[in-house]
Amino acid sequence: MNSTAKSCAALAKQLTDSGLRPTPQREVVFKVILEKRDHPTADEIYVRVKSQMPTISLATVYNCLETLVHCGLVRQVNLERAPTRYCPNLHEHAHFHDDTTGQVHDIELPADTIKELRKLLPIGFDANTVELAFRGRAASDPHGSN
Amino acid sequence: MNSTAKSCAALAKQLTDSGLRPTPQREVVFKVILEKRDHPTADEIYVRVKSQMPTISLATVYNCLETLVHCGLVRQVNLERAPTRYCPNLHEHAHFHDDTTGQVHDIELPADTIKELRKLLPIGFDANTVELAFRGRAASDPHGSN
DNA sequence: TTCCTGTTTAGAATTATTCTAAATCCATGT
DNA sequence: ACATGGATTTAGAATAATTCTAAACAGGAA
Ligand SMILES: [Mn+2]
Ligand SMILES: [Mn+2]
Ligand SMILES: [Zn+2]
Ligand SMILES: [Zn+2]
Repeated sequence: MNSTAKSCAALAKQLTDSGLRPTPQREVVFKVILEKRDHPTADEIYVRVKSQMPTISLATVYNCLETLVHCGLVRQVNLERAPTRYCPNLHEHAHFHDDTTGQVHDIELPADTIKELRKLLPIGFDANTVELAFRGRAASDPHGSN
Repeated sequence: MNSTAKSCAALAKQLTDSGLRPTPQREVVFKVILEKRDHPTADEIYVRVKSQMPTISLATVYNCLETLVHCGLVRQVNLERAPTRYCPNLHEHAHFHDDTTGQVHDIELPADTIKELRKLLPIGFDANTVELAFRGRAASDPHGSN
């Protein structure tokens, strides 16, 4: 009944609802993303997945990631021109990219932050996505937020 | 005494102050970025620059852009995984990426917006960059903001 | 002029990602 | 059970933005 178990169960339903199959590859990729929420890259996910499913290919990891993103189960995080990272946190949140360590931290936002930011748009602009990213240095262990 | 003339004059000073030379290539790349503030990519800049300086190379355009960014004369704008764009607007501002047209619009922000966003960071986080980007659709001519 | 260093240039290299086409899987209909 | 067809996986090739390399070039100082 931890977040991983619950969300893994949700995976099959979500995929089936989208007319897609809950394949072992999709399940293991999703599980790996839930297990260590450190915003891994496709390559990092590939390495982690291979330890459980040594025959999986990198192309399949990319395919699975695209599927999970399209189903809304995983968020895609692009910072600068670095390799794309993947995030299972579906709450509205920002990202903090630590220059020094390269780590990416989730920054939880007050409930109305994104709504307020949308209001800054001039009339005629309609945003379906708002992305907020910080870059700088984080204290060595900023009270456990990865 | 328009913004282009003023900033072009500033270029030589800014470069010299950084111990760099105000070369013709750097000047024409900067001029092109000021002339049409539509957040062009390196390739688009290359094409525009070649019409004035046909012998310039793409590598030089990249080199000049890196120099201009490092001197703080131009902002680098990364949206999704699209090619990097370049922006001469040095005010604090956000970007709106129009899915339909591919255009990028500047969104001017109230004076304290970025400061307020910084306050959302937990203690221990110190951001030297805050990036805010919207994606969606803009009205065909949102009162002239490119 | 000669020297020194920064700059430009063409082309090769890198690398994240996407594409291609062939195998494999699997739900469904017979 | 078996056959069929579409979805999925896979290896490897291809793509494309950017960076790197190494050789020419430029221009100020000695
Ligand atoms: Mn997509
Ligand atoms: Mn840089
Ligand atoms: Zn996240
Ligand atoms: Zn801008």
